Amino acid sequence: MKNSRDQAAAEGFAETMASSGLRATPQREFVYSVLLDQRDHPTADEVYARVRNNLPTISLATVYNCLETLVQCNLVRAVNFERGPTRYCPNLHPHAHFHDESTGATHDIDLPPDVLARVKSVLPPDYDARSVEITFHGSLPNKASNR
Amino acid sequence: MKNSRDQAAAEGFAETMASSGLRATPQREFVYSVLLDQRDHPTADEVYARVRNNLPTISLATVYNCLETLVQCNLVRAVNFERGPTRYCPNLHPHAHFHDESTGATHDIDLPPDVLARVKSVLPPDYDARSVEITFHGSLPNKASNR
DNA sequence: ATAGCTAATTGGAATCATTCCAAGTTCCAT
DNA sequence: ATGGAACTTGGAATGATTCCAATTAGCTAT
Repeated sequence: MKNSRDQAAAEGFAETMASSGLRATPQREFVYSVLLDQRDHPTADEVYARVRNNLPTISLATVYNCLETLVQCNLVRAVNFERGPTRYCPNLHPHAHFHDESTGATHDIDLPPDVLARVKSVLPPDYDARSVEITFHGSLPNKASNR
Repeated sequence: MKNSRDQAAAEGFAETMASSGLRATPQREFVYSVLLDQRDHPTADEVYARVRNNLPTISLATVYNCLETLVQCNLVRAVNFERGPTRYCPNLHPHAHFHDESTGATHDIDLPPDVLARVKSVLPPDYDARSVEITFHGSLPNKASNR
């Protein structure tokens, strides 16, 4: 854990697990800390590779299980682009994703409440939306104007 | 083809294909007409089942090929929810999708230009978005007040 | 019409992410 | 300590999609 934000998140971890009747196992903790450490929306495979630095014997199945658990507990969000592998994101603020098609990188875009409200306003009144997903596809000019 | 809208779409079909240097094969035509006929966002498997009523010998691989071709030609859009099978949609107007989690049904939600503009406005100025995807997940009250 | 060429279709094998399963391990509560 | 539930593990199974090599169909120029 690197900074105070992650520290706080990590401290809450055991309690969050407990409050769902779940155990704060080493596997779950490392998977979570890997996500907090490097917020580049890794896939399950990438998480697997990173966690093995600390837990060399963890299995891929367990990584999937842990990620699923973290999603259930609302500690991380699962993100999908087309049919690519699911990516994981510990950013819990309302945000959109920008998928850079030239690099494959994913960037979080903060969503102001008024924009979110405006988007939800397009729904007919009886449509009950539990969540909205907003994804941009495009590219970032490769700092061409970098002088 | 059932109505004038589809008729118009169908008439343009051969030309659209030709202008991309592609052939308007029976397989492609039937796949396209199946999508126009019943706009319920079918999966490739569902399209396969429907097309076989008219072309009993078509293969699933061809259905995939045709769908891909239609997407390339901008005649249909591919739609994904989480990691479920890709669904196909002949609605070319800017619209969002509402995914009803109780029934599995998908509904198109028209997106007024100002909402689209407002959403795009959350991007930093150097982010070049080629497309935006907006997806709602929720449910519709089962016409409880249907008297 | 016809030969030749390229595009398109086909069935089946292969791929890839993910889930399932059955067996072993860990952790707590008695 | 012990029994049981929660977890983890490796490997098999699944499901959607893509790949591939072998036909087949559709133009184009003769």
